[in-house]
Amino acid sequence: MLSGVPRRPDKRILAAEAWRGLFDFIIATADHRNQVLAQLGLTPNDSRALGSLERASGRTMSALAKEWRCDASTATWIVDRLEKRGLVERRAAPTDRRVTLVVLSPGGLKTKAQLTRGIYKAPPELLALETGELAALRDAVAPLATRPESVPAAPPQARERRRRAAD
Amino acid sequence: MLSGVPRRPDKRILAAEAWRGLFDFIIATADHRNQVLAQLGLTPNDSRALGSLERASGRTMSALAKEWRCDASTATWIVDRLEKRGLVERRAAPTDRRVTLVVLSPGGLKTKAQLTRGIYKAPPELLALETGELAALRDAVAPLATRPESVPAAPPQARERRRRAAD
DNA sequence: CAGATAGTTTGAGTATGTAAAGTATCGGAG
DNA sequence: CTCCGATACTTTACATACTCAAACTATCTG
Repeated sequence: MLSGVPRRPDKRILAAEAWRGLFDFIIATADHRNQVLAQLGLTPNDSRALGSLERASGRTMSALAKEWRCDASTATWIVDRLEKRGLVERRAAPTDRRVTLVVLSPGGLKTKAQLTRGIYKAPPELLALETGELAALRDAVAPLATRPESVPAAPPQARERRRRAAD
Repeated sequence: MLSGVPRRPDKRILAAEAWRGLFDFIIATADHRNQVLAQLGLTPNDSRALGSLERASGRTMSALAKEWRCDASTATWIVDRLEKRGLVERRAAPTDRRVTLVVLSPGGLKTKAQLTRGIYKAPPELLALETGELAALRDAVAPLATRPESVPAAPPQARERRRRAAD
């Protein structure tokens, strides 16, 4: 009596249902995230970049390009932009004079902190929940934990050269 | 002994913790969402637009511009693009010849269905959870439910004219 | 007819991306 | 030590996706 029915199908359905709810919430709160960026005058790209950088230890251009999965020249462009705004500094690497190390400037550190603070501030949709619901949500979300690094606020845009989707 | 400590602070902390987990998950799964778009050759904008349109009933340009919170000329541009790709059609409104009604083309309907299917498919991160965890997550997410409408996959980019964030 | 309305066109700017060529530097072979 | 190919980064040229503002066209309504 107790079984014979495999669990697999249930799991997929559960995942789909959970995802559906999460996805809708992601969409619903997108404005909140964008506002934080807009208030700081940052683009999604800037945000991602700040997340990869620190004040103390520098990262090489090539490391950044790899992390951002973009061309080296694009990384140059991104860092140029941040540098012009005074958020980052380029430094010569002591060991290899070809290498450029990028670090946050004092202002960049401050901006990154503001970004982190703003982004991790719960959106109003969440505050509308009951305390008990919030606790349940927090616990349910915990096992999803992944890389604790970085503060990127939006991923690189979905790009792909022209493709007919409409047949 | 039992109290004096108000509940409010707890709630805010709970919300922050829950949000932190959700936010990290949103970032972690961004690739999944972008891939769906890339496979269909759609931009985030396209996706949002398809979500607002149907095959049967048309929507006016102005209604779309309002929903997308963009300029009327921008709406024209967006619809132009979709029309060139054969995903939507413009129709004359019967009552007012100034008005244009936009509907999905048959191909657009198909693409929208593919988009919906792809986007509501749970990302691998979720499938890694235990069945019990998934059930808890689904239930915890349920009270967040908002507007059941639309399939937008990514919100308009955070834009704002130059602002110094670094002082 | 005189506005008001719905949409489009035009012009301009930002953000983002690739590709290819150029520059400086390094590390090893002779 | 010198020359040579690899490396790290930048520059230049170009393309796409968005976006707004202002001017323009067609149409409606009083």
